[in-house]
Amino acid sequence: MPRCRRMGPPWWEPRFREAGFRLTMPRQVILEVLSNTEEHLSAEEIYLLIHKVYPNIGLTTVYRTLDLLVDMGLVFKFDFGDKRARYELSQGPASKKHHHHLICTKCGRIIDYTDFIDEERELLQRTEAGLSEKYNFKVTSHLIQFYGLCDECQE
Amino acid sequence: MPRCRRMGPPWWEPRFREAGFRLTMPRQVILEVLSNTEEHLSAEEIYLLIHKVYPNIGLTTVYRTLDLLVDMGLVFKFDFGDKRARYELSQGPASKKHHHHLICTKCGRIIDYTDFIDEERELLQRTEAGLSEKYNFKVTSHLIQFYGLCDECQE
DNA sequence: ATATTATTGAAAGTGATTTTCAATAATAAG
DNA sequence: CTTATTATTGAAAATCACTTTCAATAATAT
Repeated sequence: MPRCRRMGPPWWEPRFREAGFRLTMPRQVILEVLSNTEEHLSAEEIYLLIHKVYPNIGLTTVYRTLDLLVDMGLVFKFDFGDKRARYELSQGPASKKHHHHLICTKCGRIIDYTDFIDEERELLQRTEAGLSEKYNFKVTSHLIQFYGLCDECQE
Repeated sequence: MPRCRRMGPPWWEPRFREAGFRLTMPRQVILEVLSNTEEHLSAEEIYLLIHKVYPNIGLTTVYRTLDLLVDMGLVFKFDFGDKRARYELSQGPASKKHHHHLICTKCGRIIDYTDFIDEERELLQRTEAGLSEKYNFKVTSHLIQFYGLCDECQE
């Protein structure tokens, strides 16, 4: 059964209006790509995907747009240790919940997991509060990643 | 009062012997530098530090040595978001305990903290066990970092 | 001593990301 | 609606941390 796609304006539209940025075609296309993938795409991968349909959108624009989206908080930028940055929409269709990543150090596979997130969140909140008090450090975000061997890479 | 320095062979010596690598002067010098700093040095910073005393040790060797030390588990490699990798001895003088990092996104300052590590460790162990079971993923290491504004950067 | 293997450093190469800059598109002003 | 102003774009060139190459040197094994 095909997923129900809402027809209204996408959720990022007001964010652009508020911020005073122009929601141009390259920006929309890149947001749509991120919106429709389960993968952790790199700038070049995004470029190649859209290049088939929009051959006039340059790689430079992809990089610049991703930077902007990260600055706006619409996109998260990750480093999984393979030299290239990878990007994920920060919110989106219900399916995407807050998650962290398991990174296979052998094959590079990335597994999103949402399990244990609640306990994690609770600990993080306590930790952030404590750190804030002790170091007067205002935590705005955190990064948690596990490295190891995935199913298939264990011998 | 000057810190008491043990005179015996440094702790990494047996690790080299066991592994069958040669403990050459560049390697010793780099380990000593890492051993005597509280900072999170980059390869180039290490190179510049030792270059004053050992001008014949090249940057390439610094990179290669750091890679080796990371592989041997003697050194941790971090990415704090400023393009260059940064390195820390994985063990050392008692003062250095297992810690994580607070990263100021404005000035780049790195704060080591050891507080809350115990609760953290406990949660991590449970999480790792759970992930291992659910995804059959063998966790070998983890990364936790908090981003935000340090004391001085909060206006 | 001599052979074998590991380590080194200078120079050249790599590759993801940035910068430059002139052209174009979008909004604002008149 | 024009025209002025400003934002956005893309191609090409530049950057820069890091790697690779390769011949020379140093360390261990024979």
